Amino acid sequence: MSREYTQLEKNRLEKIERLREAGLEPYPHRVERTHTTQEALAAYTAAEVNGDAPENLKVTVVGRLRSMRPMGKITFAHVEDGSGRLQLFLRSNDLGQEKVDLFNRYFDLGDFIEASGELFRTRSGEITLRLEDFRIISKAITPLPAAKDEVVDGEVVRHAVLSDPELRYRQRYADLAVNLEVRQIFRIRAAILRALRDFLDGQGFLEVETPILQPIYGGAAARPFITHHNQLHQDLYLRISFELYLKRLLVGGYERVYEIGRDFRNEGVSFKHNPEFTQLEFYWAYADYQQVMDLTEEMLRYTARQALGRIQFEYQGQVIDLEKPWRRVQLSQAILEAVGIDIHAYPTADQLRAAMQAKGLAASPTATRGKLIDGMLGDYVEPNLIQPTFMYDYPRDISPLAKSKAGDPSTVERFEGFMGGMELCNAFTELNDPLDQEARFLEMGREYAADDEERHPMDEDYLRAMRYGMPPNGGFGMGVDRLTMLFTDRPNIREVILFPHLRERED
RNA sequence: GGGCGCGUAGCUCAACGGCAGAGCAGUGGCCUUUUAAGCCAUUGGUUCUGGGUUCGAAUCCCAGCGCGCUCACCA
Repeated sequence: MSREYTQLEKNRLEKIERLREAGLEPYPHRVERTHTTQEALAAYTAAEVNGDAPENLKVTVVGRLRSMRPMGKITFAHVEDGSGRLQLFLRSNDLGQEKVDLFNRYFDLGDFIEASGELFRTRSGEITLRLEDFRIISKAITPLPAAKDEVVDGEVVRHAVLSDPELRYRQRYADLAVNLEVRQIFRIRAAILRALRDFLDGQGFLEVETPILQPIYGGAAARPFITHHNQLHQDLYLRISFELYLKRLLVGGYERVYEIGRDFRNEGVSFKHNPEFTQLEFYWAYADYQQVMDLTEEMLRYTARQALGRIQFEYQGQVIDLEKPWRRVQLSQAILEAVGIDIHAYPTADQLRAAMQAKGLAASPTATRGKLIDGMLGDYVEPNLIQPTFMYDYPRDISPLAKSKAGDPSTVERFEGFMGGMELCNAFTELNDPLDQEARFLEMGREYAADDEERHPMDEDYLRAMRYGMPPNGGFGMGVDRLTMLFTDRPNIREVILFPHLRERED
């Protein structure tokens, strides 16, 4: 034990001793359960409706004690399991005063209990289990950080709720144990993942898994985490995207592939960035970015319907509607409207920078033309994109894996999807010309300083794959964490990640 | 990495230069249909850590640690 027990914990350790002295094992191996709490409630209600004698319904439930109200010779309590809550009623007439006292003296909030008896309704109408027997099945030593719950109009209202974000994230188990709505977030997250898989499977996509440990990272402009394989004496990178491996699979003959998994980017954290995050990417042979936009709309409508049961939802006070077709705006048009600069009129970085400075906009002296444009998008356009919007046709120099637009070599067929003021997804008509791709890698190498870790490394094996012939295809990537933020109305990515990264701390 | 804010009992918070407190939880007592049960009594503190100023510091100053917000960064 690295930490002294608190007085509250010492009290409970003492109770463990007393229980054992009384021959009651606080951590038994096996338990009985005939009903979940919700099944018990449903069974009672059904018996009432059928006119059966509901009071003869015997059940055994298990779960965690969430409230206790001892009143002398009787005690009320609530037990909570994965399905919900059920009130327990202990009466000395039924159990003997000794057992009621045992409960009151040696059972605490947070303990797990197995309880058997008959269901009835109290005077106030709550379906309740009148105990005929009960026992401890797991004793909690540390008290849960919640004081009390109150039921107001059927809603559980918590008092002195655990709210310190640091505690909630570091001790997510405690957060989940006391904050019901946090448990709901991760049910929705699971439903989102299931719906995305259902949808893509239904469209004939094959789910695959590609390496997380990679000798060369690529597919995005981000700094990687570096790790090391001892026996091979080889440094390896944690992947920053799946893109280059998934497109190799199109060369191999699969026409539709997707992967859902973890990406790792060694960069700053923010309300929408976590060092590891969950990404969906798919690649679709013989499709272009317009078709990918159509499929994206369909996929998100399906996902919302499956995960939320509806396709309108509220995000930070704004109702977002997935029903209507998404707005589709050319990036150059959006920037023209937002800041009054026609990027087509400024074909070089220096010209564009001068135009931005003339408008009083911040413009990095070292940024490429594409980065300047992307900067204006992020600062002046993105925060206002609340309703689902596709922004399309991006600068070539920030899109080294996307195919150029016919007749416009400075622009590529790329779109990003936005919602709730956040970038949600990114897609393009994929570049499948190996000679053009090689030239792009070389361009990237020139534009970034040699020591810039964002520099795209040359991936010779990827070029070799491409030379065998890659079908024309449309590719797509989406941050699943951000989609979960939107669907659960959470303003911070940490709220939708069970164990978000926090700085290490000694307890 | 920069700026701003926060860190007090298990939880939620007050005290803002002058005796460290409240509610809930805990402990003891009363209470046979309660439900934030109620009533009486009561325990519990390295005020994040380390320095400094002061007769006196939770409070003011400096440094550190952690968290939050924000800026930078993140095609």
